[in-house]
Amino acid sequence: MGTALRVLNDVGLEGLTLRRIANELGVQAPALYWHVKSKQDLLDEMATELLRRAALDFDEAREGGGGEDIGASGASGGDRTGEGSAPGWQEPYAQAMRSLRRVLLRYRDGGKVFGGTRFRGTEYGAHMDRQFAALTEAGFELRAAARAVMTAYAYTIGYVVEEQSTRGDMVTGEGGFDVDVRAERLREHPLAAAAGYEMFTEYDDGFEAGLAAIAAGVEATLLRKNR
Amino acid sequence: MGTALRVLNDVGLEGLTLRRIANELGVQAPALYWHVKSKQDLLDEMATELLRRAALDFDEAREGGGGEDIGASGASGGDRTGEGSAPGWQEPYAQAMRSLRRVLLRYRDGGKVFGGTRFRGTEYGAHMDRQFAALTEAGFELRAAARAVMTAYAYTIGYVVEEQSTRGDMVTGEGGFDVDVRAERLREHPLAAAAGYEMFTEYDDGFEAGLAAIAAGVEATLLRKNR
DNA sequence: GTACACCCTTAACAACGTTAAATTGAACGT
DNA sequence: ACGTTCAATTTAACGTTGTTAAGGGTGTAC
Repeated sequence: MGTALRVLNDVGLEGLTLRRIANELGVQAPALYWHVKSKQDLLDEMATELLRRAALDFDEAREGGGGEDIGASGASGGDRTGEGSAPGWQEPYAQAMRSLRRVLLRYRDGGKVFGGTRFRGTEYGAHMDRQFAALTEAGFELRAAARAVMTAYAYTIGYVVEEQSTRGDMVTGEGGFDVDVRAERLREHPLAAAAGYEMFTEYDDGFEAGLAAIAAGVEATLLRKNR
Repeated sequence: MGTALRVLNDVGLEGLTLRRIANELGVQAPALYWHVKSKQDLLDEMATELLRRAALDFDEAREGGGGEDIGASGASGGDRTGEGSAPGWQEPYAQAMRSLRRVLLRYRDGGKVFGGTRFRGTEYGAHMDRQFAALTEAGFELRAAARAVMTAYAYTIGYVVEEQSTRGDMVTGEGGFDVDVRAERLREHPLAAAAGYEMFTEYDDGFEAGLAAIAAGVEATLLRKNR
């Protein structure tokens, strides 16, 4: 399974073939069918593995203390606590999404592989349970908590898919997107052209800005509503 | 191009083959290569067409007056204007995302086809320009407007991808997802199991809830910040 | 009437996911 | 030492896919 993810990073989703994975394992292609029911099954398993690693990354980030965030992501986006201190649920809520994005960015087409794939097993339920527990303890009704998670989750997946498609995949740096030629092409639509520079650069800051907006909006519309 | 979308609805993304499209057009497969550079090119063109239709849907929804929203989406989620009236930018902002989702849901795997695909031509720039103009006139800095759009856009795409994967595609109703068996499988994680009923039913309301949260959060963190 | 752009055909290729059947290799009881 | 059983893999093959190469018609322009 780790091998499949390694191959994904080598050749991308387009080039992810059973024969290549088998080759990497020193084995013939049909041998994979003993371990896996089909290629879709393999992809589901890979997505599950990505979720597992995201949960792991989350746990590490949490226990590692708040300050020393000099790792891969690094963005952090500055402290956005305007007045008073942000409610305690927001930090783990946002951190879970950061972990998910960070892990997905580690793999070529990670967003596409992960998005819309169904998970295998039940292991991931424990991680979800902890997340919902934190939210309900903070005052969310279960329905509101579910929608809060779903919203940030959909945002994160959509953002990474878009990011990997326009930025080119980080691991190889190829497939990139020249924001200047885009601006030139859209010369007749100046706002759209100029906005490209805000959307297709500084992806870390962009992600943090959206995440902060969602956390604030969830607080206002989903949490406060039921008080 | 419309033919390709028709075929997509017939057989889904998995079954979308050049030979099938050619067949539908009464033509041999290699003939398509006169009109299109590759299959990826075809997919880009399809995504562009979807965006065009979303812009069209948006224009129709806007000029059609506010009240008579008894169409496909219908949800509307109730009036969420807590105190005073919601700022004028929010309605078109949210409506654009509703239009996008509505169009994507009309096609099997519409979310996957659309997500992470690069658009052809420059026509879509006009629609984007109008959107950014509305936001900057409402007081957004361009950077804030770009991030506001990107956030809702990523959310919408991610939501539809997830929705079509769990709900099964609306056009055929197949490929569905039994939320009861999911709950049974996750018996040991009761919150995660129960949350499934909130996340994997009433997709329209769920989408509206997330959208409302994002609009409120954008107002609070991206608009108000720069005043 | 010949040149040229346009649109399509037939033939073929390597590569893909997948299936069926035969084969290896270790573990185990007798 | 032998036969059985089971897990894991091999070889061979099938149908289908995206794509390329080469060429055949049909129209309009000079």
